[in-house]
Amino acid sequence: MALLFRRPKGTEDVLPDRVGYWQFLEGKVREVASRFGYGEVRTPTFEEAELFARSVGEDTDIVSKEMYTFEDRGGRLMALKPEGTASVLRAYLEHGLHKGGGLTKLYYISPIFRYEKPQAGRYRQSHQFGAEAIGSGEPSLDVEVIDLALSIYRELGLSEVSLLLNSIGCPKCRPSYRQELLKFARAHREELCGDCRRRMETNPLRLLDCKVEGCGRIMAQAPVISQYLCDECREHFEEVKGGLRSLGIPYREESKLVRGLDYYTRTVFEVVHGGLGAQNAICGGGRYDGLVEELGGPPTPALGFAGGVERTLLAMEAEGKLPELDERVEVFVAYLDDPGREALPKVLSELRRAGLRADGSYTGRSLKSQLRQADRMGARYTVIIGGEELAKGMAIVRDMELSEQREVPLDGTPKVLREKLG
RNA sequence: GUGAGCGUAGCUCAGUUGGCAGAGCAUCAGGUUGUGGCCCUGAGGGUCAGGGGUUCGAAUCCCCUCGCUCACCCCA
Repeated sequence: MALLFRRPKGTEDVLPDRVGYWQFLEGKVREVASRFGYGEVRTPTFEEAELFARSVGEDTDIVSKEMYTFEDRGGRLMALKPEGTASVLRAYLEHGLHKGGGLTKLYYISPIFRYEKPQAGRYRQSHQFGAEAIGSGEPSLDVEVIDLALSIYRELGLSEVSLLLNSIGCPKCRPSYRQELLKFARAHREELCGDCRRRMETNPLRLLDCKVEGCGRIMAQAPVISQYLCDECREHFEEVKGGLRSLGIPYREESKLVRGLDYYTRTVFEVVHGGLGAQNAICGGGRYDGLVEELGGPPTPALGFAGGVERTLLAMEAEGKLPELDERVEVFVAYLDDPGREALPKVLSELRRAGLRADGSYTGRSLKSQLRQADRMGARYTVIIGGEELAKGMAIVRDMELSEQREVPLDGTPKVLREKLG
């Protein structure tokens, strides 16, 4: 109990009894993303801190107070990546992927780091899977990206998911909405909570999703962004919604949905899950038509999303959709005496070379305890070797389920067991 | 950063008005020659999160620290 070391706050050890759930999820992400034509990218765990300041936004919480930054030995200011998109776009530009013309579709699975106070579904190191589609402003691409995200959840067996959708306009129309919103908020300043008064200065759009009851009541009367979209943004939004409808994807238009990263334009969306507690978003994404240019590339429309691995696993657990994991060994090897003990490594190795999942006793205990161990490991068969049988070139093969056993030529056991296990 | 709840065996948890540190599960060993599960018997395993205080005596009462959990903020 008085441990010398414990894991850093907000991090998790995934032990073998659960790691299969992660592998299952990662496998589904890869399978579905590849079916949609997205290729995997793996970017560094840390980048220049400036990359995130430029993309995510200097004044966002993520950059201003949640980044793990450090100076390397060369005096460069680096940061553990707090989200995935910036790195992907940096790699996209660095390798000239934009020069091929056309659309680039990438996905990733990556750890991310944010200095937060942990709570249910929130960690300091968490993991995200995400996709970015770079190079087209077509509304149909928005639909594809949303379809991809939802397809992953569907393939994981989740059903209690809802898609929230909004458009937050573009640099042309958003400022005028912002003005109207601020005007409204100033008029009700005295009725708003302290956080909201602060938001009026920092990020007025966030006024919309304050959870304080009084604020919610007031902001329900606030101007709605859809009334202020420019013609192009309005048309884009309509086409996205039409595309979703034609795919039979239900969505809830959420005029109060804004997102915490500065780079979003037009379409923003979130996937929420009913079984999660306070942190109920399992996925967030949107269009970021100005970001590639902001990072030094040519003007390039794009969009993407990121889903939380931990939250998705929590959602699967809440719905009872975690897969059954089979970690049982197929064959256990036990020994009776010293000659048996000496022969064990070779017998075990041959079983493994024959492709069987095999394990053996290394503990130097009684046969009884070895069989107990075999039982606990779920072994379907146990090979028992002893001097008497070895002298005849034989081994005992015991069927643990039927409690039956017989002698089999030792060098034929891998073949026999392979056939039995079919 | 703010607030609340909780820290007793590997795990889940009891522990009375302050009076010898407990159970179940798990682990290990036995229950007659070289055979698992069910059952029976036994064993190991504790700085009661850590430190200080009150007291004849503290897991229990008080203070501080640390950790965990949940919520706010924010977000995946």
